[in-house]
Amino acid sequence: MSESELPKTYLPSGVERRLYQFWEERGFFSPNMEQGGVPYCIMIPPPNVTGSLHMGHAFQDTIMDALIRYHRMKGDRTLWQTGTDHAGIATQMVVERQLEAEGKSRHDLGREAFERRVWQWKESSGGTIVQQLRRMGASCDWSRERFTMDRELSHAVTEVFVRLYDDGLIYRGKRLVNWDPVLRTAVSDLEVLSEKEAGHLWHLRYPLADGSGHLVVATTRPETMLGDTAVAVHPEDTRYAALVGSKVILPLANRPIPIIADTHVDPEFGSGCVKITPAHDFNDYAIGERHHLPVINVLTPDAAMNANVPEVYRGLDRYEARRRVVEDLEALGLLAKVEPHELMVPRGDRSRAVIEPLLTDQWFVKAGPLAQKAMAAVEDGRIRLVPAHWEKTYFEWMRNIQDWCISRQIWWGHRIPAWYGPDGQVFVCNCEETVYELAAEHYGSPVHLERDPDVLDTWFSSALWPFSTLGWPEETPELKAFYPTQCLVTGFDIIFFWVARMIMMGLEFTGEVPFRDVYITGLIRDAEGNKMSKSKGNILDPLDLIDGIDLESLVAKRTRDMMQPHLAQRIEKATRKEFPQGIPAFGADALRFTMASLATQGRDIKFDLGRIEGYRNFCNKLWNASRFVLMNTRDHAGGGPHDPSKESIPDRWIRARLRRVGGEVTRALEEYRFNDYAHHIYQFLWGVFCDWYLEMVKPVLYGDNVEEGRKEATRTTMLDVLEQALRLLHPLMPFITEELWLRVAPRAGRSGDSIMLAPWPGAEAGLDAAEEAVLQEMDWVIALVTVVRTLRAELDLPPGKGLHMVVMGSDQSIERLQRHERIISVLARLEGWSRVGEAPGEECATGVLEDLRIHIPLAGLMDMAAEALRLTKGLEKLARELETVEKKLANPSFLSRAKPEVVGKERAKEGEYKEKIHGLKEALRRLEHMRRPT
RNA sequence: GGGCGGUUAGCUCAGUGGGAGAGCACUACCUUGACACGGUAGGGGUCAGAAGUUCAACUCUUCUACCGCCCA
Repeated sequence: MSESELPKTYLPSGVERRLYQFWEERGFFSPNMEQGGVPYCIMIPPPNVTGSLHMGHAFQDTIMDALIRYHRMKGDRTLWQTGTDHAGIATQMVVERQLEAEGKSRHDLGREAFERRVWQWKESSGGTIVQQLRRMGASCDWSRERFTMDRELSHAVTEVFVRLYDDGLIYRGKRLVNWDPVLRTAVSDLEVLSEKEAGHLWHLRYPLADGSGHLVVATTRPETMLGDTAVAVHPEDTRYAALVGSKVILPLANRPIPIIADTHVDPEFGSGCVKITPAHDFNDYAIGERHHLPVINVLTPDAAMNANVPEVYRGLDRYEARRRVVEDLEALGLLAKVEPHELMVPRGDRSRAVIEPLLTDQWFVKAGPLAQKAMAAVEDGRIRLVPAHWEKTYFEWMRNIQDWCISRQIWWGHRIPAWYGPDGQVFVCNCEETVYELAAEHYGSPVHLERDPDVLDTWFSSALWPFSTLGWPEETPELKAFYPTQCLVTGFDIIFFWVARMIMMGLEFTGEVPFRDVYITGLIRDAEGNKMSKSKGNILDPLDLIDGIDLESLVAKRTRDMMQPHLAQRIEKATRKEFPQGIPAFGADALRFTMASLATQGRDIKFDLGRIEGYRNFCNKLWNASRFVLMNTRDHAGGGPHDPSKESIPDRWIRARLRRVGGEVTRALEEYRFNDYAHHIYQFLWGVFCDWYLEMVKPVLYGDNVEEGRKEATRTTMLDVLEQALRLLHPLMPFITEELWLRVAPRAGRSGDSIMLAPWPGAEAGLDAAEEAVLQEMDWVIALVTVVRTLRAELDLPPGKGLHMVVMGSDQSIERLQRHERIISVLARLEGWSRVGEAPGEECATGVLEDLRIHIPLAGLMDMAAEALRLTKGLEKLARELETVEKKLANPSFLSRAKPEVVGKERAKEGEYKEKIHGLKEALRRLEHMRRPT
């Protein structure tokens, strides 16, 4: 390959798939188990097998891959464990929808056939997200890909269930649980999202049993009154004190129910009387338990009225029943009033159905004892959350943890390993054959057992992911090598769902924490700060950012399959307005770099398209810088003898800057400061390497009377620095760096199949004194060039016109100037320069750099007024700064109490300002002098 | 009601007890032999408000205002 093949513009589409395939085929993603190295392992948060890549994944995957690639280059034995989870409810819904389209239900198929059907679906369509992950450049070890329903992982799930059951940490019981009446399954409290919705507050009259009047109760759910078993008031509420202990007649049901007193009642809310429905409200359930109230369930599993209500209401859906109940109460004169009321409505996070508290038999994990240990692990620092403030959230939740309902009434998932004997006796066992033996032993003869039909919450298996994927309960070499893992990268939204539970399970079953560090990311939002969602139509697909998408396709995509079609029009309009040209292809590297640069400590992230565009431009800049280097090293043998003594100061300078940025970047990565990482390498490549070094190189390479040895040293330096900088950038921009490195590395004398296996060049040690001196020297050169450029620009001098510079200053400064004469002349576009003993009498523009007075004679060219204004403005600013510094130095307590180095710094500043002010004043005086005589 | 976080340039956001930063946007000039997805120079901020600690506060403490998230 030669640089002539490099197009003028970087085109990611021509590079990414090819390189990824190359890496994957060559097996670069797998850890070398033979080789040593410190183990480094990250467990991917297994995405839903039904899912597709969203911005949150793209964000987290970028960070994980950056860490993984960094550690792999560092020589660690690195594993990024990947896979997907079986997403019980979501997957079952997908397949059921397919069946529905065929006019069938899962019950028509039967359980076994349905499960087979799900597996078929998984084989054919379940791979979307893992393919998309590859497009991101994720270097996970696909040869170890796992699925939570795999045989080995299922074995771990059963094993854990049985052990927890044997230890009394899993129990079965009839409890009020969150019930999804559409999916007809229990869900855990985490899977219920309560949102404010507009509703009503109905005030109902309940007649007193003695006929002396009535109580008014306020409710947002009148239909549940049929299951009321008490009316409650606050014990200190004087209005009702006399009535406590007597009864009301529950209307419509015509049952007498007691009036009780409970401190839980808010006397301020409504009338201060509340109806108590223990079977259909979590608070009421608790009150009912305290007062030993009967529990009357009035709902069927699909939220219609059941046989416990008067005949007229039976079979009615809950909302129809609500209408009828209200109507009937009104007819009886028992509806006091109805008012609009905003209430929190609990909805299932999958089905969006309104959740009902429902009394059912379920399996639970006793969370308390597990939580204790899990809290301790964070308290004593065995696990570190980054940013640390999330620890508070973690502790808060752990302290108030509820038992975890793990049984689900669906078919797709890990079947609960429990069997029931003829008398209902439970047998829990990890082996079906053994359980029959156990039962036979228990009953004295073989019996028929009925297996529990329920499956486990998907999060139950996810909680085991860090060790089940490594082969647990077998003591595999992988488990030994990689557990505990080093880092977990995940969003704060699943700290409770997943992180906390992994910690609990990990500690319980391995005795060790599952990971050391947890890097917690914010949530990606759209440019306005809104959550991205299908119904808002503001979703950005990471793949569209990589590949680009035209407007029509984007509109079509965003308005397809709308749950609420009326939103489609608004979405279309907004999309056309925001992306009139569609979205251009930015490439995976630009997307990744954007993600890293947005990865700051904490809170939400607004995704700004301008940002990714800027980093696409950065790719192009890097591409062209590399083209330049390659074009100018065509005949460079590579790896030949390099003579450092021939290196110029700029050569030594750029090497020192490279070493410094290597240290900065390494530190940033070690501290999970990805935005700093991105910023430092960007600044180095663009702001230092391209803007200054490559410009300084030109006079050397193109100069006719430059010794060949010097040219060669510069070429070598250029290649070396670029080659190493590519490596520093590689964890964030794997594709472009590989594409360039494969061309650059051989010329830099570095062999290797891939940049991803090349060593990490992060500096171990700080810079030495010689390097610091070079840095200082070049800072001065850059400052001098900038002074001249500024003069040129501010005085509106033709940019192409070569200038003559007249300087006045110490021998030291003049020597410096001489040393860098060629570079300064080229970069500042000077025709020549001369030293004078005193300020020239002619018209001059003047700048000051330390002791150096820089004059640009401008006979007849200069706008004197403009120059005077420029000088005055500069003076004013300096005077203000000098004033603050002098104030400080005049303060005795500052001198005595501030650290000596701070005082020293202030003194230096004072001198510097004074010098500059002196120079500018002088220039201004001469200018005035010149203007006057004319 | 309880908990957590935020308020810095037009926008999006870094930042630190000691001279206010970046990207984008903006202004002027520039097709200089890597790059117009470019170059050079520049404008722009009482760091939400108040009080306190300190020689020194954008940074630490307290309070206030506004915004957001989680839990009940």
